[in-house]
Amino acid sequence: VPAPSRTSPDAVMAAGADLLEEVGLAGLTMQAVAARVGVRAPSLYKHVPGRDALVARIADSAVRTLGEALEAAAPEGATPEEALRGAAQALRSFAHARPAAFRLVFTPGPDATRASPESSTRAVAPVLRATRGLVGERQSLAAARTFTAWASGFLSMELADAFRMGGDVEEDFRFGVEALIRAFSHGGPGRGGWTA
Amino acid sequence: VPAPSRTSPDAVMAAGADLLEEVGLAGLTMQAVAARVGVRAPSLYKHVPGRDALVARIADSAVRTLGEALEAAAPEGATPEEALRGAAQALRSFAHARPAAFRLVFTPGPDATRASPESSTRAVAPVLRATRGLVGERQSLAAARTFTAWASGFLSMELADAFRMGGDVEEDFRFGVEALIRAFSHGGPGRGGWTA
DNA sequence: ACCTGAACACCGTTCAAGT
DNA sequence: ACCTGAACACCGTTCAAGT
Repeated sequence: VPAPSRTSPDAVMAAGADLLEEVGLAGLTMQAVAARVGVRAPSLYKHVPGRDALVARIADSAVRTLGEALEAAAPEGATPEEALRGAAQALRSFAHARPAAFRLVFTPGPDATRASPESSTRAVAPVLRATRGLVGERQSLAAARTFTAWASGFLSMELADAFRMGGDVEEDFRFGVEALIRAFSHGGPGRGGWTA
Repeated sequence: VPAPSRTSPDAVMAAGADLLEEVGLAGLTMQAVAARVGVRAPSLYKHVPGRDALVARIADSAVRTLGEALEAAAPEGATPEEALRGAAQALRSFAHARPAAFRLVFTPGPDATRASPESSTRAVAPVLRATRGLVGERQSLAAARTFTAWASGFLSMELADAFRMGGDVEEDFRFGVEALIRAFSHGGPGRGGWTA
């Protein structure tokens, strides 16, 4: 006599994503997820391979959502400067809206809990397009890495409440974007910035 | 009949710091630390308040060590440009030498496991001094945050093996330092860069 | 004064037994 | 075909009992 499913892989993932923000990664236990979808912990293994895989799926879904936000905020038609400002703002909005998911994406744990490289690569495409417009093909990857590193570092520190010396954090974030745009626009000759 | 100590708070911390690099934060269990210092786990509580406090002490010690390295690499007498290059290199060396400690410092977990704000503030003083020399007092904090965010983001990503699109990671790190130095030197008028 | 085994409240995961 | 309780191997932490 087959027993009908009382839940599903998608419902388990959705419950996990909600719990992640509500109680943090450490509180995302199989028992808590199970309680939320209305079964006992062992039943989850019929829908998901295990906790690490569940975390990885949540991370992957978050990266894809973030990628869509970046694409919308830094669209093909925008100037490179506007694209970088938009991308920075989209990253900050995501970090504030879903801080735990942001941490999962940008300060990942063990490999088994990470978003897929494909999803991650795809998500940063709009940034790469913008830096290509500013510094040229040859330096576009280096510039994209500089931008992504700055944004992820800044927002990780902001979420961790690591800015404890006063000042205006939002203004300092904008200072950072403008500094990078300036640097990419004034790329030194000899490095290929103007002449490549 | 008093029993003589078979270990000490310092020995416990040293064993914990070694274990952290060898087996990672998740492997840093009270039982593993106890085995290394030659007692059973419950005895550790005579020397350390608990696991979180032990992790916090390791993090604090790492921040202080890093602060000394920054002071040596970006000394008072150096030009701001050389100080920022030196600070960046010191951060990268530390990240490579003690990756787990670096992660502990720059992507901390719960508050109870963190380095003290005093130690953290003190560690970044050389960076603040360098940015002050480049952008002036008023923007020195914003510039220091931009630099620190970039470095911590870049190195966290490098340690997490998040740069999977090829390219030369070391060269891209140097690209980042030079870009920031350029941006800080060419601060736009009206923002106080040249005229403040 | 420190060390110990036993115990408690948790984890993730496996598995035989139910329906 | 899915759900369940029981069990296993782990955690951190507490505590009475040893020396």
